[in-house]
Amino acid sequence: MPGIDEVARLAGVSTATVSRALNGKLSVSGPTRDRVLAAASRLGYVVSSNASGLATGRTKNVGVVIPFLNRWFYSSVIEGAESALLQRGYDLTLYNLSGGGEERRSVFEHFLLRKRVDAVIAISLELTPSEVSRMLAMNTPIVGIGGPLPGVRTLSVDDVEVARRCTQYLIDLGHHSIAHIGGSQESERDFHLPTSRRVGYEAALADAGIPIDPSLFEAGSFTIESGHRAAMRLLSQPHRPTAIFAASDEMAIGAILAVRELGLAVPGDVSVIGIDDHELASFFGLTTIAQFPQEQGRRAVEMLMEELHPGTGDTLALNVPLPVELVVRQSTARRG
Amino acid sequence: MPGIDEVARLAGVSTATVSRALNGKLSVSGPTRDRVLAAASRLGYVVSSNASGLATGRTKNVGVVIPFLNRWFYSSVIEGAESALLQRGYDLTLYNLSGGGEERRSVFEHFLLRKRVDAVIAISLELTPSEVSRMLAMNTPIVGIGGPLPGVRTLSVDDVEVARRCTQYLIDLGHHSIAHIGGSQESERDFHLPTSRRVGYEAALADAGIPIDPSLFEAGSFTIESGHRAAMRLLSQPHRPTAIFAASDEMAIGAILAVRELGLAVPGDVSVIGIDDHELASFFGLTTIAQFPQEQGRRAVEMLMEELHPGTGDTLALNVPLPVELVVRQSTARRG
DNA sequence: TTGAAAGCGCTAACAT
DNA sequence: ATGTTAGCGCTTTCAA
Repeated sequence: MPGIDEVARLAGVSTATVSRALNGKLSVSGPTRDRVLAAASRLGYVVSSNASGLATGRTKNVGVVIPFLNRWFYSSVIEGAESALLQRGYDLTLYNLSGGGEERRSVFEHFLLRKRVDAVIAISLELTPSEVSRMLAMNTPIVGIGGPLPGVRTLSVDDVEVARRCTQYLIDLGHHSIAHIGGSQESERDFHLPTSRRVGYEAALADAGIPIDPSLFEAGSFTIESGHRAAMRLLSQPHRPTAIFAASDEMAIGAILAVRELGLAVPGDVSVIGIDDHELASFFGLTTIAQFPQEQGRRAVEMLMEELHPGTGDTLALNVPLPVELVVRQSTARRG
Repeated sequence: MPGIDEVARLAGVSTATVSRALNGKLSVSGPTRDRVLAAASRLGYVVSSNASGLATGRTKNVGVVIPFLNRWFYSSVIEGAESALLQRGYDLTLYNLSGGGEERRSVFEHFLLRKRVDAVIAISLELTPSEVSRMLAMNTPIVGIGGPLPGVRTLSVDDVEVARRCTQYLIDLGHHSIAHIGGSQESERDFHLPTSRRVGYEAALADAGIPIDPSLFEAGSFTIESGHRAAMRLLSQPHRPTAIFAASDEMAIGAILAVRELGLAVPGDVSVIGIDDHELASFFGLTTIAQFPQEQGRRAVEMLMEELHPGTGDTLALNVPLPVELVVRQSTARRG
């Protein structure tokens, strides 16, 4: 592992010039820069991030904090963020909080404070004021996905609106008896997202003058299995609904499987709609509202970069709305 | 952000003593240590990883390199590794190679060389000799999952044996006409794993004196969808197999769905077995051979730690076999 | 057991 | 445009 001084020697310049040339500073003449670059690549020189970080206060590393790793949505966001970061020469350091409270504390009170990261992306995490202020005190920019979060720039879909559109779509197809599979209390840690979706669902019904029937709601935990169980309960009621709106595609897929298992047809007997555009959605012909998680990761990185490398006249938007898109497939149909 | 000197001042000792106390060195008296610890925690002091890393050459950070993120197996391994690392005060920096060749080059020629990581875990990656020697030249220990890899300590299941056991299990149930859904050429990047599994399958058949019928093999790409497609082809042959062995649970689940779609029953008409014990396996009642990916991640971390912090008389095993376990559920039955 | 001081490998003023 | 030099915040000899 050659150091900067070996490069300097080989190129016949000072280490300062090497540093300047390698960091693309302007004040280096063409020929000098070329000699330095050639020397560096000949020696296979790579800057030590510790030394460089210590000198500049910048690590070229971004921390990503997530509540779960093992779910399509989260790993997709990370995938998007990772490739955007790599492209810009940044590393991604992962902090998975699924372990529980103790883990979360140590991440925020130790790991994120040791100056290993220049910035933090927090996904679907309701940061506490103290967590936020700790980061801001260190001058570590944060971007949240799935906000809003007081004092933090966020990127988020309007969950109430998305749920309303799903429900409205079913209403427009002539359905009146529309069930909803939402989240339970404990899944609330993701930003009251289940609640928002339920609110949107109820708002659409209310707007259409359809009474809200509590027996048409079931809680799940955002898995195929829980969606299946919830749908089984909904469909074995005396008056079974003609449509189901699930708060996630995985639950919607569970519902589709339940419908089939009962010898009924989708969408002939029951229409099903979800949210996400999960990788399995097209396989199951699921109508859904897509929310492009990879893109969300990419955009979070862009927001961070604006803040880390201020350009001319960027305005740092505070809470950026995320695009969604209704994807109609074969799981929904006009009420028979 | 207080520095070490503030802690030293508050505790009334030198920075050297603070460093020693905080790093658990023996040569610090009880009372002194207590005063230092108290001062540090009162100030909320956290060591700067850059400064510490520069001084020691150790970063307390491990790089994890994976070919995909968005698959149950990989994110499970990472989850296991992450929590094991966090527990030991290590960060995990993620390098996802799914982007393609260019990305891979930059990871090995730039990112991993800038001394940001103390060690590397490579998952299902056939490292080239040059990639390996680069790491070893920097004195960066590597552990591979899914080996063997020349010159690298690895952790791996015996894929041939696993496939043989799956097939044998079906044979023991009286099946003769056993189809196999394996991998295609391009999925070969994961260590010829598809090939190994096919070899095990054929070996079991040969041992039982069952002729190998090429029309009973179909290639998939380790997704539910591809398993479904492959099974559809297998089951629409004039002589349909009575059992299917899929090289992954996701493909096995696709197969189960295909069987049902054709109006047949699992396991009544067709038995299905997979490999993995995917989170959906129990929901689909899938018989499978479990391979505990989280555990694999945890053990890779343990191997690295042995190497990073050599204890007394550890012998560093070179290629460690990984345990697997047959999990019998409802997708397999004696031939009717 | 503790302190003083010399680095670790870079970058950024400040000179020239 | 380039070189000199003083840190960045720790750890670790070496001395006491």
